[in-house]
Amino acid sequence: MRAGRPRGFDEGEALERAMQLFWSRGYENTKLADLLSEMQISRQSLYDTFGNKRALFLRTIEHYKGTQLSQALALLERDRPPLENVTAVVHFFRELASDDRCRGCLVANALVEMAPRDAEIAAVLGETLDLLQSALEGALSQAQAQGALGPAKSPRTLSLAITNAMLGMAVTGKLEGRRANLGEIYDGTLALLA
Amino acid sequence: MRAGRPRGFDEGEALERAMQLFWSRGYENTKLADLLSEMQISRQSLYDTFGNKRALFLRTIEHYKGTQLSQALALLERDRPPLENVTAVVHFFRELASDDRCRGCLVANALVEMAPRDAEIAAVLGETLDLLQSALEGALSQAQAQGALGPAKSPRTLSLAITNAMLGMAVTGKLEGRRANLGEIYDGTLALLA
DNA sequence: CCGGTTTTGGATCGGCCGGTCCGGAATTTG
DNA sequence: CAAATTCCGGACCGGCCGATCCAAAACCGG
Repeated sequence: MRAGRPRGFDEGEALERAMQLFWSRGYENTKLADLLSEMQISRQSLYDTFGNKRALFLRTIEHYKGTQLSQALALLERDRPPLENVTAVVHFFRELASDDRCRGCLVANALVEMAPRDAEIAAVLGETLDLLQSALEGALSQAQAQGALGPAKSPRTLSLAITNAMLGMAVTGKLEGRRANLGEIYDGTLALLA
Repeated sequence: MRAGRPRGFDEGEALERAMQLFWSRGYENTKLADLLSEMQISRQSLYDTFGNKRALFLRTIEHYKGTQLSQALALLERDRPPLENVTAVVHFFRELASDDRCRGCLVANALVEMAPRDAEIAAVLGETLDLLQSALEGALSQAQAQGALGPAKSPRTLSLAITNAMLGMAVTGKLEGRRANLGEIYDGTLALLA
């Protein structure tokens, strides 16, 4: 027998709003009261639906993978020269890092804040990063097979260096004053592909 | 008339201990009680000597500049080929990022945690980063003048990309599993100088 | 040895935060 | 309409945290 008042909010939308908040303020600095007002749900609903703050954050990371990361990976699937797709991904993260609100990248933020003291979250973040890096590596291998990338280059090493640089951009973008340099950093990093 | 009981601790040593703690745990996650037991001073002494937690953290950043950053800058002053000195700096930060305790780089950590919501600290961190980057740029210009760096390269762009990559390494090192890749990331990034 | 000064450790405070509990309102099913 | 189920808002709690206050001990200069 199913009954009861139906949910007054959309779970996905609430998650999206939670993500925006965690993304711009970090985990500890996002208070429960902030979440409630931003998600526009009651305290009880939050606990009923998501468990607790940490569990909500884990869901948030998954949501981030399903939105932001998916967008990046989709760029690699386009029917274009693979090298062009790779630069598009780097460009995508450069745009994230250029955000006026200094949000950077949720994964990078969480890595710094939580990885050293929360093994489970660290593992999830690691998987997320692996997804991105191995996708890049695949595209680079493809480029090499097509002759667009020098045979002496290592797709794996390159993908690692580029992923690393994207994390760096997320940090660099935290500084208002340095954000203007992201264009040069972007160019400088992509010189690796030449 | 000077009088009074002399200080029972060394200020510099206390700062060093505070730095180690902030470095490995971040700002918010380092509780006052932790600081007191690690610094081995009384609560009152801390407030008398440093003002408050935030002021202590600012002093900690200065201490970091005076120790870690100084070490890095000293590498650039050695009487060796400038390009070799640059790689030594990158190697230095690679070692920091390889730390088992996931400490990474204090500046990178603080940038992520505090820059978006503390303009003063952000400014100090920005200056610190500028110091490093401009020193690298100087060494690269020198290398170029000596013909060790291709004339088509831009020392400024390169120094920005390398500084960015070093911040990235500090983040990458947060993941136990990815730390093993730091060697490849190191090689991959230095390929920019070839 | 003594007056003045500083350090020290403990007690305490006000505030905030994550999480729980409860009673009433809303809505579906039968 | 009645029963069952779920949602909602608010009150509340235990715990922690940064900061302040206070009295007693330690120390220096004269």
